[in-house]
Amino acid sequence: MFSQSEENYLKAIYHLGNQSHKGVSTSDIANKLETKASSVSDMIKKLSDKKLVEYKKYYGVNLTKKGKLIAASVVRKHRLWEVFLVDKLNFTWDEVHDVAEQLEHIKSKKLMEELDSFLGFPKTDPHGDPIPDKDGNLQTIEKTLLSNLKKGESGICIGVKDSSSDFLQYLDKQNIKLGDQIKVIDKEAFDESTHIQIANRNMNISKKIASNLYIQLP
Amino acid sequence: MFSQSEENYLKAIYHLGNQSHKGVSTSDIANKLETKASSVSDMIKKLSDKKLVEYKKYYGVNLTKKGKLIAASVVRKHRLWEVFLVDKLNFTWDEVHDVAEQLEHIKSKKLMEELDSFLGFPKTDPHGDPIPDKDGNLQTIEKTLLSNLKKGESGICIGVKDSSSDFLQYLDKQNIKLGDQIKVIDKEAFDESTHIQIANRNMNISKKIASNLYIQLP
DNA sequence: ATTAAAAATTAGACAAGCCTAAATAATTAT
DNA sequence: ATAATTATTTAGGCTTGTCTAATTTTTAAT
Repeated sequence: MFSQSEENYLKAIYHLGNQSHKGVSTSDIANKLETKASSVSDMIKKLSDKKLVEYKKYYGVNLTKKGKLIAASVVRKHRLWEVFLVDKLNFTWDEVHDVAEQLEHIKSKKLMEELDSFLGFPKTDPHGDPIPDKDGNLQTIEKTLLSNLKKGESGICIGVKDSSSDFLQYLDKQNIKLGDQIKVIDKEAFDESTHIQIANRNMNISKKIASNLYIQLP
Repeated sequence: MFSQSEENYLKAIYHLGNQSHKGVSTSDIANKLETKASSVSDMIKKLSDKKLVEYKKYYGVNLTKKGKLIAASVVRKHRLWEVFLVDKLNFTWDEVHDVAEQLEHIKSKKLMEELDSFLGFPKTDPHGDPIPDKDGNLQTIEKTLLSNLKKGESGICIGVKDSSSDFLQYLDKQNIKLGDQIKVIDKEAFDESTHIQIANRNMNISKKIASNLYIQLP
């Protein structure tokens, strides 16, 4: 069994590791977990002793197979709980994160199996992020950022990159939802804003917004 | 905010305090939490500093109003989660305890309000124990142990005193359920066993079983 | 009433997880 | 290629929550 702290480190490395293919750096982990580099060094040594990460001093870490499985299981729990909170308990998608951060550490195999079934075996969480299966495998959906679409291209909004409360609340205010059909009408060179048609409405969104919305191409 | 450890101590004192009306002894707490008396002494000092318990050296502890409210809130969470596990996730009543011990420490006001509503505002947990309300008040149901009933008396089985897995599984095997109507047909002086009629079946149960079943008199 | 036994507390130590400050290695700039 | 900067690790310390062993207080027994 692993401590909450160990699980949080594994999860951070898991998330950071998916970006690049090198080892994850101490400072990136420290930054993500809002802790100090020295604490990260300590913990990495511990995880390395437990064969959860491969570690070469000064060269960053990578998860071992075992470490990756544990990390994926924590992510799976996090995302399943998010679905539960939104689908069953009337949470909005900007309210779920902190509670899911706690719930993801609950240890019970049966609990997660039953919850998965109770929720109808969802494949994505409320932000469109995929839910790893029991073996830690992630279904990879082809997607791109809205900011990468060219004039005239269209697709379906399937996820958010940034899931900060502010961004999610902005989307709610603009009534932009996952599943909406989006078409790029025009792109403004001057301020890099984008004119889009979304669910039959027209609107103009900033570069920053477009850089945080994932689109599935047809 | 309080640590899991602090919450566990408060809960233990809460449960033990309901038995007697004196202060709860250090050794009872140590026994309940499977820890050492010295650890209890340490923690009690800490809880006393935080005004969660009243403490006079060598004379045991009592919860303050504030401590009692926190303890009741933990018990409330524990029991609501038990209902969730049984009603929604197909757990049996002997499987819920360990998971609820973890879930009871999740901190989110909204979560518990929504869960309560989702479950239909239950008043008791799967073992028949009352669920404290948000203000920490317990509804007191008049009940007595089956072992206290005299020949000819009857009532409804509404709870268990001991909720160990072994006992609960015994009840399942004998098909004794909460809500069943029970009548004492006869009591055997020799081995203190009891002949009962339960849900129209007749059976003989030992003193030990009768001492762990709560009955609501008509 | 004194003594023996039991219960509670204190003292001191330890592991986990964090921190600051200092030292060392790697990277970047000149 | 060397110096300056940045990143990482190490050293040492702190807090929480635990423990064992020693001491003190209370309770029970004679």
